Amino acid sequence: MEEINDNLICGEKCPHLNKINEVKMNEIKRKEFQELSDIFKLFADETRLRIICCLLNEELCVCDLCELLELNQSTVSHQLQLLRNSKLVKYRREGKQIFYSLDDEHIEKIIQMALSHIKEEK
Amino acid sequence: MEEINDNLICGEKCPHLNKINEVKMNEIKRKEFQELSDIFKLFADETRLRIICCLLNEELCVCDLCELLELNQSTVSHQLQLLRNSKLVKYRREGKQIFYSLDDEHIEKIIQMALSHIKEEK
DNA sequence: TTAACATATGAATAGATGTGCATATGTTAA
DNA sequence: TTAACATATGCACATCTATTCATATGTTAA
Repeated sequence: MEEINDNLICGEKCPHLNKINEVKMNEIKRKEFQELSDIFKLFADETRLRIICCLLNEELCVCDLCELLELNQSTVSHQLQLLRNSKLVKYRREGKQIFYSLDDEHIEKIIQMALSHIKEEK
Repeated sequence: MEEINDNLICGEKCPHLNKINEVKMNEIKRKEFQELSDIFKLFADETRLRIICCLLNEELCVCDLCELLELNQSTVSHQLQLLRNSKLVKYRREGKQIFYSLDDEHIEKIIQMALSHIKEEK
């Protein structure tokens, strides 16, 4: 649990403190931060990221993903459940199979941005 | 540990399987996925995200961040360490204080994209 | 040099998360 | 209706992670 830090002394003396209120005003609200981090959590797992990237190109069924990524069916389904719950993917049934596809246009851009970060570092 | 799934039967029958090789070709390499998810991990924590967003506007010292975000000094320092290690922030000492600022131009865009996602959902 | 301050860091702990097993659900073909 | 198949899901477990406490490091002023 987070607790308010009460052994701060720098406050009065810090030359930047007058700017702080500004920042505070512009600060994104607490709840929004939680939602934001929740989205990033979805991208923060290698398996989910690989699934998402496969779906960037085309609609795929669960067992395609299993084969393509050499993953256990249970693992894939569990991860797809998370992506479904947060509306990042949609699905449709076709007989016994269920086809998944991305349900958000921002996904690709978010990943592109992060990739730019990686590539620039080197 | 991941294991190769050997009880897949759908393979031959799946009408989409001919497309899979294409996807496989375009697939980002395994190591890149790990790096990518590592970056997203940094954004996937509410505390770190709040710190990052404070730094979007200006350079701040550790105790500014503590006060602004009502966080324990140790917590802030630990998180800054992670951000430092992955070159997301840089720092400079000024007397007893250490000022942190962002060290990557992509950060803001990544967050903007994710925010667009949130806002569109509603 | 010493005290006060600002920040960093190691260790311990609690909570979150990914995976696999076993099994349930739902669909199709016989 | 039943068997085979495709996918979903509850549970258990191992791993990872964020936070806090206690303390170390480094800086400045006296």
